[in-house]
Amino acid sequence: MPQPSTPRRALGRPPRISRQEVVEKARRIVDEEGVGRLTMRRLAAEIGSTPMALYHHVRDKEELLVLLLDDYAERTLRRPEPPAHPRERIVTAAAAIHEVLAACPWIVEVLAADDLMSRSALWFVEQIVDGLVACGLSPERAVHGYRAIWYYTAGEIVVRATAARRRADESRATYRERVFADLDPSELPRLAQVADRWAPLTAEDTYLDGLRALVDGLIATR
Amino acid sequence: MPQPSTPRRALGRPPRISRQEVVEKARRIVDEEGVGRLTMRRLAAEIGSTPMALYHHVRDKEELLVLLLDDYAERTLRRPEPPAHPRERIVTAAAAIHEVLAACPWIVEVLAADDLMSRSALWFVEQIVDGLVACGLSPERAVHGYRAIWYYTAGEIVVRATAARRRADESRATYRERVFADLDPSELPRLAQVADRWAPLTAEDTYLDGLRALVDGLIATR
DNA sequence: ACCTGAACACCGTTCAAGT
DNA sequence: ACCTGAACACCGTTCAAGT
Repeated sequence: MPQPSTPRRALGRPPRISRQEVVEKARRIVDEEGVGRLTMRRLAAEIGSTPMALYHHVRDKEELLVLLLDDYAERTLRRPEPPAHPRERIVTAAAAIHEVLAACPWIVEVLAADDLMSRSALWFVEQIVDGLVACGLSPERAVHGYRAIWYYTAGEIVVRATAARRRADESRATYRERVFADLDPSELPRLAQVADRWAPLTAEDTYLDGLRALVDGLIATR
Repeated sequence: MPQPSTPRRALGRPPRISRQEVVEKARRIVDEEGVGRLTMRRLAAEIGSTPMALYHHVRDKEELLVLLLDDYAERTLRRPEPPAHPRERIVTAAAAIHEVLAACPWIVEVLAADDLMSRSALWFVEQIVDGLVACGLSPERAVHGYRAIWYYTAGEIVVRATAARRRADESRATYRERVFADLDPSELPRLAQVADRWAPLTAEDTYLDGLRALVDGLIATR
């Protein structure tokens, strides 16, 4: 997936389309019409070529999506001035990744990515791992701590994005309401107590609160 | 999605297949061949009917998947004896949900579910919210705390399931390795330091550690 | 009310051939 | 080396008709 360091143009027919053009056009389709509209056939048509020509520049659709995420991260991730306090460095780096990812919901399809191993995201991972070490964790526990933060962040985005997609479909949104409507207060008293506030409460953006709690818990000496 | 409380059989042609049969056969296909093999056409063939007959019992494929998750949760979630200490009650309930979901990776396609609002999961949500209240949080903050735990849990499962899927494809697993191989130690010292231990470190199951850290952070009076 | 058949409007990818 | 055309083996869903 990383561009080969030597472009080494081999002999033979000169290429008419480039990997870069493929990614760029794919990005335009995704931005303008959503990731659901990105098909190899559609992309080929946009480029003015055939579906099979694409397979000379990306190995398959999954690689195309990963390239798209790399490209997006590279263009939008901006490194913040790292705060002096390591705890804040961790929070700031995680929040920066979260902000960028949350702004592009199509990401969910790719997020699957083991650890968001985009080159451009590595600096943020470094900030988090280093911040945890500076807080007294061993390098091993710091890596585990980074993973926990990544789980929390990826989960927030996946859950939120899907909830938003569901909400768009009016007829489906009522399921939760029905379940909450006939809750048995003697069996589930707490849920009954908050039942009518559930929707607004879960609509609030509490990513940062949860992140701070998690980071606090991770660095607390136990 | 909940069965109507009155079955009220209307007049007309008697049904040859039931919603329950549809879900059961779908479950068998998923268990034996994976969620990727579950198609409306395949399912209809298994039942000995036509694809369109299914649409009389489920509104579309997405509803079928949600029904499948409900069914799975109902059959496998077993309520643990709640520990006396509220902190442990939270951890135990979350771990129980996590254990069940982690054991069925196909869930990822559905996990999207806003809050896992399966009826059978509500008891676990109650345990978590109630435990947080018992630890001194307001009901509102307790709901937010539950959400954070759910983000963390869902994220862990999604990330792990996708990583496993990728690992199955040998040729793709090398990307991370390549990125780590030519890491610049002066720019990313911490990552360079743990680079060769990254794979085993991230393969470890640290769900419980992260969960405990998150819960600690959530209930810490600040 | 429930089910069927045929069709619509698509997919990603392989294969064999052309330049 | 790069691109094309045709085909393979599928999808989910709608529509009109049958019982």
